[in-house]
Amino acid sequence: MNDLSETRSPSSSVGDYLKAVWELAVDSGGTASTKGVAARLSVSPASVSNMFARLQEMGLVRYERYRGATLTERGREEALRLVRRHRLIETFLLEHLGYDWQEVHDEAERLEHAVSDGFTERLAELLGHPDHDPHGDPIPSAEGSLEVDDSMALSQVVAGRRVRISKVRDEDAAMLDYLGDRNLVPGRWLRVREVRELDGVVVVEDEEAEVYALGDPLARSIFVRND
Amino acid sequence: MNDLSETRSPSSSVGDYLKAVWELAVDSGGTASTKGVAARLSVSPASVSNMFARLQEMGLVRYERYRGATLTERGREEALRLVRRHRLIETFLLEHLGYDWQEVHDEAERLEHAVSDGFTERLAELLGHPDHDPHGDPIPSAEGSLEVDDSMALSQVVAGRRVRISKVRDEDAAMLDYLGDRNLVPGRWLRVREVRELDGVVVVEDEEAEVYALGDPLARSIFVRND
DNA sequence: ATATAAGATTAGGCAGGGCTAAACTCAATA
DNA sequence: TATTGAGTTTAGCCCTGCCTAATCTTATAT
Ligand SMILES: [Mn+2]
Ligand SMILES: [Mn+2]
Ligand SMILES: [Mn+2]
Ligand SMILES: [Mn+2]
Repeated sequence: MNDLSETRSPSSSVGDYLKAVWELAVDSGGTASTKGVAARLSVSPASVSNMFARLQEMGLVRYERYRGATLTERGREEALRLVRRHRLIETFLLEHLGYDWQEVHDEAERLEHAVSDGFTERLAELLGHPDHDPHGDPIPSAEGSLEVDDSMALSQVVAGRRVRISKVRDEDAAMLDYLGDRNLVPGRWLRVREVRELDGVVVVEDEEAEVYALGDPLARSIFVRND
Repeated sequence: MNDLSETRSPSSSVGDYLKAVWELAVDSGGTASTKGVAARLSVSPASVSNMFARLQEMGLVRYERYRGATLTERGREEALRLVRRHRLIETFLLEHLGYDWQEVHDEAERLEHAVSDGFTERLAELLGHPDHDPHGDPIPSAEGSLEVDDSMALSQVVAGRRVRISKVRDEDAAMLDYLGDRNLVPGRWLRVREVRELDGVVVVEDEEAEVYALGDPLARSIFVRND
């Protein structure tokens, strides 16, 4: 298949850098900055400059001094391979091992580098080949394709719409728990009653006619699709 | 040296060295040789000398130049922690992910370093707190105690005895598969018909009166208990 | 008691990944 | 257009782990 699986698999550091570039490049025109990656991985900017050069050397990234790094096709494949593992592992931890949201991410962050392709696919089998993880992030296919994301933040919906929760941000575990407790999870339908410019509060009504006033941070943690 | 090194968990290399010392020290009066560890881990003797010094520095091993290394209490604890993880993971791979013996060990060898204590205990829970892995090796308790092994190789049993298989060596996957196919697995009873000095062949009869003539390598891969 | 070889250690390297401090770029201002 | 500071890179260093070659030690056999 790809050249990486035939050669030696990249270290966990390399993988985490690739994922960071992938995640940051989404909303930055394909390019990730030194500073952004440094912040994301809690390393110094100097370390990132160094790694960018090495990643380019390995053919995983295109890199121009002072201009940031862009994933090559091979780099993207490797990043998505890790994202697939990460999300499948998170699903397993939540559904089979009784983890809660606080704990899931760190564990997956380490395990994603230790499991083999064989493990990953058997795990997918065990889980019934899910295409989304429990909070709604799409799971890349084994072949490396990823669903295009056409959802929008709840804070950007026009009032009156009926929408369906497609995912919730997994960055803040406390918010995840809050939303989980209220069953504001992927798959649920909401009626948007009000989107208040003034303070960013979004008022929604759920399937049981329960009404919630969600502050801006929460409203931006919930992603929905029209229709 | 500082208190941080006390807290930070050992790298996977350190852990594998500790396990190697533990495994080799069993039948060497508590001490593992440079050469033995080097062979076991497929590294050069020079690397082992170097690591022995570092392990002593970390308080995990007692080391005398030219004399080999012995685990300290802390070293033993760490080794057993890894052995526990390793055996629980192997059990999971075999019973829940449909692995066969060929593949199990390598995967566990990597995963044992990536999982947390929390993961390990939840996995134990999922598996029903097994005290032996599928081929009969005892699983150390979470507190670090390990069953004393009073079993003997089938090749050392006196003819006529009725014995019970307690474990099978997991070093050679082909033998494991051979024994598994014939249901010569932990828990089974055998009647020892003959132990032939000449060629080391051991003839046994199983519960279904099936008779097997096992060559020396196989006979030494099967461990049994009297009673 | 001594020679010898197996085993072990030292010496000297190298690559991967980190760090801090100092120097440099470049884009946005004044 | 000149200045300036945020962002980046470079320089120089550190630690982990691994290697080969050269040099011991030690146990054993003479
Ligand atoms: Mn996730
Ligand atoms: Mn990771
Ligand atoms: Mn085992
Ligand atoms: Mn290991």
